[in-house]
Amino acid sequence: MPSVADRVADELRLQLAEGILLPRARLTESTIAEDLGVSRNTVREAFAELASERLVVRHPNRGVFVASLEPGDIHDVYTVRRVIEVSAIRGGGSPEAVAAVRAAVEEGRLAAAANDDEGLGTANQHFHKAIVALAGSRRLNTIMAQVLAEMRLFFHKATMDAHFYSGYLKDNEEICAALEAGELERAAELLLAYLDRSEEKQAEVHGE
Amino acid sequence: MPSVADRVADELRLQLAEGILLPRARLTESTIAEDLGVSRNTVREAFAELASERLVVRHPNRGVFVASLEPGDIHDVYTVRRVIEVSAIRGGGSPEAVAAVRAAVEEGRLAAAANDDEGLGTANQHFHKAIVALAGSRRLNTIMAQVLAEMRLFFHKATMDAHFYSGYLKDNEEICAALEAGELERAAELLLAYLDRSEEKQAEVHGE
DNA sequence: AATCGAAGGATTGTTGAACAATCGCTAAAT
DNA sequence: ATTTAGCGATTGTTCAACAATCCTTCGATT
Repeated sequence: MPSVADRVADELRLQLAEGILLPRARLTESTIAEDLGVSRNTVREAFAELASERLVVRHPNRGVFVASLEPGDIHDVYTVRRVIEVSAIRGGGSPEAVAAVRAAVEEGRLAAAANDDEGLGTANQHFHKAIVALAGSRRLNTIMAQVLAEMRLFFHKATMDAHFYSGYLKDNEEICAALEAGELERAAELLLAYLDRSEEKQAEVHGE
Repeated sequence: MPSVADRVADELRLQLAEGILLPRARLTESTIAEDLGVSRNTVREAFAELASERLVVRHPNRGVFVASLEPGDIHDVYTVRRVIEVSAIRGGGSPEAVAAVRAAVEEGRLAAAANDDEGLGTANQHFHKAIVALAGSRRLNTIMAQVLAEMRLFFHKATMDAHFYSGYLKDNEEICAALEAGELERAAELLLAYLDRSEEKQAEVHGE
């Protein structure tokens, strides 16, 4: 049912998330068209989709490249996250939405017990996705989804360090507890502190 | 220097903003290609661009239509605005950014003096764009730009009523003054109240 | 008469090939 | 060593064709 262009975009998104395609890598239309057995024109449409999600950058007449976040971009991304996530948590949200946050915390706990670093990362993303979902806005959800997708792009370096996520589980648990207890202001403060620390870590890893 | 697809997208964006293309109108690839003297394929790429901005909706195998906001969308858009604008103003911002807000207020005052309803509307958009710019985030700016573009789509109905904007000038002036005085919390409250009232008005106009 | 279903027409989705425009690189010339 | 000229590869765009899908109309059935 999904169009071919969509499936091509999905495949590329997957390869981006898996780290098969690394930042700054060049994507040549003809080779991808051949590899996936589709027309060059279709690849083009897929590129347009990915470009609109900032996963890929178009350099006119030069080609498209896997996006790479520079120091300024890291701060920018975290600014967006602070604005959206903190506002969302301040709003409280429906019981089901809060339950989704709790579920993400549990998912993380399970992944940690299984020593599944990969799962730990996605659980964390689910957690922050659930935080934004508190606001109950379709548009905010898609914005957040895009930001998270953008972040996955340069998380691979960081993921190498298994200790990168160390401690964030406790943070999430604490934030979730405050949220459930209705201590929204406290939850917001904790979340903000977490984001600041996370940005700092990212800046270190990507620092030069 | 801009690509043909970009120029087609620009032209369509213009026609959307001008109200030449009304919500729910159908955009047929072949006619647009003919009208603008470009290939159908190029029109397709332009469509992809507009669809990513939510100005246009793709119904698979049925065509693309000018987006039309439904009651739920109106609330959703204002939720995004509340989250982003209020957060931005709470952050304060650089003196130049504050000056830009003031400039937008003046722009509105001039338009009002000239009885220029059209100008009044764009001045208001500049005002809110400047508010978001306080946060100094490229991503937040583009998000806000898209939201405003989305709103222009269904503002045409409202613009008929010249009194629709009545009073908002004073609001902006007051918000700006509070911002300049460093009374950020008060500015945020005023802005929030304005957005709530604005949403209510929109819901009335589009209500059924 | 109302409902259902089968052509028919129109539009989108996708392909393939072609060509111009543009860029990066290499090699020649000063 | 610097500049220039040209070459090769890739993108940007067009065109033409065909398959897939949808909407409508028309007719058949009950």
